[in-house]
Amino acid sequence: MQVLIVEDEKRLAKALKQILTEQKYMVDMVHDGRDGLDYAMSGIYDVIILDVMLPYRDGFEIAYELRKNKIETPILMLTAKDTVPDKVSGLNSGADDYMTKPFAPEELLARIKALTRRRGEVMLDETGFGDFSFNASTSELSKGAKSVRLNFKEAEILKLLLANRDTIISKEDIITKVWGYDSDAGSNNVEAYVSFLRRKLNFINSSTEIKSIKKMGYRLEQSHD
Amino acid sequence: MQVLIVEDEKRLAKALKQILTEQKYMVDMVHDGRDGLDYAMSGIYDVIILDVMLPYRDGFEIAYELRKNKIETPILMLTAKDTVPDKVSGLNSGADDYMTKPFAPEELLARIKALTRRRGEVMLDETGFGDFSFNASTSELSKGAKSVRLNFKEAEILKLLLANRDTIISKEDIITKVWGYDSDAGSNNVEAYVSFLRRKLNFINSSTEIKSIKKMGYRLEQSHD
DNA sequence: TAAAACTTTTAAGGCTTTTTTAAGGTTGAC
DNA sequence: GTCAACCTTAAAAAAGCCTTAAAAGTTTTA
Repeated sequence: MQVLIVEDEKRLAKALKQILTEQKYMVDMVHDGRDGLDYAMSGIYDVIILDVMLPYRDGFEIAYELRKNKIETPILMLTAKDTVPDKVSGLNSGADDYMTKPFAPEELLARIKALTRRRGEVMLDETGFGDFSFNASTSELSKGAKSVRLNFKEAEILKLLLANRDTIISKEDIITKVWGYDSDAGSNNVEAYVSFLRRKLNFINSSTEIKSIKKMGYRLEQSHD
Repeated sequence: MQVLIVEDEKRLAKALKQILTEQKYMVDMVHDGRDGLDYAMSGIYDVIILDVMLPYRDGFEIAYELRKNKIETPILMLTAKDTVPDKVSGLNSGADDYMTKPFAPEELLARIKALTRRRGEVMLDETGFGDFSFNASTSELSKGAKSVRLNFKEAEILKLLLANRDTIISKEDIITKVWGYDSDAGSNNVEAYVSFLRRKLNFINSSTEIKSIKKMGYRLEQSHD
C-alpha cells in the first residue's frame, strides 16, 4: 500500500511518515507542489496526503490537475484552516476527504483506511498463497521448514503478484510500480526477476507457479496435480 | 525518548531544555498554545511538559483537546499558582502530573521518569537475545564473564534492534528514533554505529549477528551453526 | 583551564550483493 | 515451421554497505 505525502513543513511530514510506516504503509515524501504533482501523476499511489498550502502549486491546483488527467488516486487534504468555504473548495477540486490540522494519528489512520478500503485490501504482514507463505516484515518466503530471504525487488514483485492474485498483472504495471514511472527498465528486467523468484519458490519446494500469459503478464497459480 | 516543552517564558523553557538534553532526552520546544497543540497532536512524544498560562490556548485546553483526540501522551503540567482549584482542574483536564514553579531539576527528572515508567514504554532493564544479554540501565552488554559498556547511541540502536526482533528495521527508522526527526544524519552514521556494535558483540564472543538486508535495514539474528 | 578521554561525524577504499545487460535456448500461437 | 515473446544464465556494471582512520566536538579529569 503506497502513500504519497505532499507537505512542505518537513517536521510534520516526517511525523506523518513515521505514523504510516509503523502501520506498514510504504511512504514517499515530497515537499513542494511541483514535485507533488509530478509524483502523484505517476498514478502508482493508493492514497495521497496533500497539504493545501505548498510552494509553487497549492493542494487545490494539484487535486484539480490530477482529476483532469484522469488520475483517480484518493486524496486526503490537509489544511490549517477550519473554514467551510475551504472544505467545499477542497472537495470540489477533487479531494476525497478533508482533515484540519492539528489531528490525531488515529484519525489520520482511520481516514486513510476508509479511503483505501474503497479500492482494495490492506496488505497484511503475513500472506500466503497456495502452499507457501510470505512475511513482508522480514521478507521471508517459506514453506514448511524451508525458507529464503527475498531481496528488495523480488519482494516488491511478489507483493504485487499477491495483491493481484485473481487478475493478470502486466509487466508494464510491474515496472511502474517497482522501478518507478520514469524508469527505463524493459520487460527483460521483469523477466529476470520473475526467474529469480521462480528459483526461490522452487528452492523451498513450493509447487506454486508464477504463470506467464503471453502478451498479457503474470499471475500466481497453485498447480493442482 | 522525546519530550515536548510548551512554555512561553523562553528563559525557563531553555533551562528546561538544557536539563533534559543533559539527560539525553530529545527535546522540542514551542512557545505558545497553538504550536503546542499542533506538535503534541502528532503523538510522537513520550512526555509533554505543559505550562498552564500560554498565549492563544492555555494548558488545560490543550490537555483536554489531546485527550479528546485520543492522544494519551503523559502530560506534566507546570504552573506558578499553587492553589488547590488549579491542581484539580489540571488533573481533570487530562494531565497526569502537576508541578509548581519554581522546582528543582531533580524533581522534574523524577516526575518525568515516573510518567514514562507508568506506560510501560521503558524497556525491561535486562534483555537478552541469542547468546548475549543487555542491561539497559547500566548499558552493559555481556556474555558469560565478558562484558562491555555501550555508549549512548550504541545502546539506543541496540534497544531498537531488540524491540524489533522479528522485523527488519530500516535505517530511516533508526535515524528518526535515535538522532531525531530533524536531524541530518545520513545512513552512514547508522552504518558506523552498527559496525561499532558488531565489534563489541564480537569482543564478548557473542555469535549473534546484526544482519544487514540491503535496501531494507537491519535485524538481529542468532547464527545457528 | 588545559589536557586527556571519550563520543560523534565524516570520508574514502574495498568488498558484497543487487541490478542490468546480453545472448542463446524454449515455447506456443499462427 | 516460423517468429515473437519469454526464459534462463553468466558476467558486467552499479549500488549499497562495511570498516577504518582521522577530524571534530564533548565531557571529564587533573
